[in-house]
Amino acid sequence: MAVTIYDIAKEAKVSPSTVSRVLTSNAKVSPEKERAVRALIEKYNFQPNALAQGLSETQSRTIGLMVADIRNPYYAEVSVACEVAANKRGYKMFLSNARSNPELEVEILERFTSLRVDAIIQIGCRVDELESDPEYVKKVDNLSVPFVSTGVLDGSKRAYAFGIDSMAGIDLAFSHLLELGHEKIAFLGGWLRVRSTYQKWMRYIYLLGANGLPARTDYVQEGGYVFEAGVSCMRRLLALDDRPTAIIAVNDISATGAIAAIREEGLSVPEDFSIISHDNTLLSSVCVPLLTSVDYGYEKLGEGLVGTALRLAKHEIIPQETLLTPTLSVKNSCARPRKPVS
Amino acid sequence: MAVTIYDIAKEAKVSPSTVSRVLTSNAKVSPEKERAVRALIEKYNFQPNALAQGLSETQSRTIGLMVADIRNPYYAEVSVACEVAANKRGYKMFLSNARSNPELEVEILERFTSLRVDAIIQIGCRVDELESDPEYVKKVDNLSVPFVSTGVLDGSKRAYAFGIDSMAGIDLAFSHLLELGHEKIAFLGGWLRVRSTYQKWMRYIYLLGANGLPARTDYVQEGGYVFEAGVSCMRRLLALDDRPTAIIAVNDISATGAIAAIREEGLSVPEDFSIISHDNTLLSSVCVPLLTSVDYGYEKLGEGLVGTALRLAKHEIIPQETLLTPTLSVKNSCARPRKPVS
DNA sequence: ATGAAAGCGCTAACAC
DNA sequence: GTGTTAGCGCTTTCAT
Repeated sequence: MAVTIYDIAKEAKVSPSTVSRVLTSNAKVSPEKERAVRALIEKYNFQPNALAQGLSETQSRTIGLMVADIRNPYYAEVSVACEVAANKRGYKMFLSNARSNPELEVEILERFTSLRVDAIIQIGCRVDELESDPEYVKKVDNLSVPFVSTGVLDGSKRAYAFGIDSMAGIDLAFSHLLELGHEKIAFLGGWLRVRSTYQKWMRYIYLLGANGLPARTDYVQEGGYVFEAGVSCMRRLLALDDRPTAIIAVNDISATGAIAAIREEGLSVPEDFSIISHDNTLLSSVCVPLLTSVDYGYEKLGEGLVGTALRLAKHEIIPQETLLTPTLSVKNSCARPRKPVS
Repeated sequence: MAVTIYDIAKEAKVSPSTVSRVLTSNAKVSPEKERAVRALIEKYNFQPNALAQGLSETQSRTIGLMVADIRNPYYAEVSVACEVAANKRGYKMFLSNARSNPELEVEILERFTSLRVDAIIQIGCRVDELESDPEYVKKVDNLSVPFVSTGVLDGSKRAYAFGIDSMAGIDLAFSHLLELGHEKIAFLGGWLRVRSTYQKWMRYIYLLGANGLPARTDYVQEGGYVFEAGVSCMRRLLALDDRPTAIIAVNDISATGAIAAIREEGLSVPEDFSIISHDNTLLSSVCVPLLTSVDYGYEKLGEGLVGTALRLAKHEIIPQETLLTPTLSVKNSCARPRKPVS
């Protein structure tokens, strides 16, 4: 069917090993033979069978990347950052979408294993949960290749984390709002069973106390990460007698939902409410107003995830958890609170 | 290193073939042996080496999917739809991102070839161009596996297209605007060198004539598919003495840019301008106002692309081009034009 | 520098 | 039913 090194070898009147040598450049080949072989490779547009290569080589120079849902711009950004980082180091990437389906998640892990990838990176899904699923931890610990994720897998000895310092992000958001003069700050969206959200929320509660502000339970509105979550959480905040003047949203999508709910009421951002979101994806630059958002530095995140994975593949000894400090991308969704009309 | 069927066979006191048989269930195996083998597979969490499987089998039950840029929600939607369609048929997907880089595009084609995928699907990049790159057509025609894309590759005998009827989308948008009473309709964003955009534009020009409306060159503003393109195209329309009252945007992203530009002027959508976009992605449901957008039916598109690819892989004879008719997702970005103040 | 040969892990004829 | 054997296409000793 397809052309093989044997076909090339026969036509070039050399041995298959010689063809293999020019392919891998692992050994010297005389210039004239090399030229002959290269000419035929060109002529037939020959592509060595990656399966056969992978079968005989010890490493595949391949990384498996699993994300929760590529349709979420956050995951799309991270995957591209990882792919760029991997390619830069001569590695290829297998990208898979768990579509937020726990069964698929396990299947993908198995598929990566059977593809003999050199490392696995997972972003989202079960690695994000506050309480790690012991079943999943066992699966991960049974892996024979390095495993890196943005979240910590509790109780795992084999999983490494390279993630974002969620608390530092809240620090940035909170002090930005304080500087503008806000004192009634709400926390919107997400689920507390997600570790990064839980950490954001804890830090938010802590900062309220540290700044002498009351911690009001009705200023914390859980509800998820989608647009509708933002809408309904915001509606609940709008229904309060004593409304907040500023909102920290768990991500860009829920923030856009919050803005929509605010507009429904005939109110506006940032005049009536200041909003800071997290992720700083496409959405935050496409929204009206442009969203002030906590930025993770996707390039660094990709570099870190891939770097960690490959260092592990080389059996280097590295810390089991590393955190990146986010920055604040200030845009147009925050302002000083309105003076109370007296 | 890793467990193989030989290890399993030895421990189960059967031959490797028997293990292979329970793996593939291609032949009968006695119940007790099967049980023994399955127990060991379980015990060692054995994953057959996909590389070795692919090497000895004739087909890999694998499809290579290349998209221009997964960060664009349109491509994200299409890839997920394709992945779902492929999985449903028992196929796995390799997803690759060309990152709008022509060199990468060729590399990905080669990589898919060397992974011995059963078919290749490409969405975006060079398959979208109005004038197909002959170099690329040659590459595609040299492929030994079926090739399907959303766009037509001119002069190719091996490339199949399963796409969207761009003209029908314009028909929907145009008549919706006409019914609302608009007569000054502009066309915003994109590049005419992209086939689908060119077709939209042609149809737009045709419909103007067919409805007795003048074709004004300053009502057509090319500029690309990103947010900034929408902003600058819209600014140019706003600078006209005789402004349009409705805008057909080439995609959701440029439409959000247009809205931002309109807001800059203190004007609003849909009160001052009606906007219809294309793609009906996440953005159109996250925007204020919600965007009326031409919807492609991503599920059907994915089914069609994958179905075409697999039918070709089975050497079925099918039409070289198939078009899907889009629908209009009516939301809140269109209204009747303001009565001219007399 | 180059060829012969073994082996990577699996599947599929082929015997029995 | 089950084992034996021959590939699948490549890399890599090991000779020469």
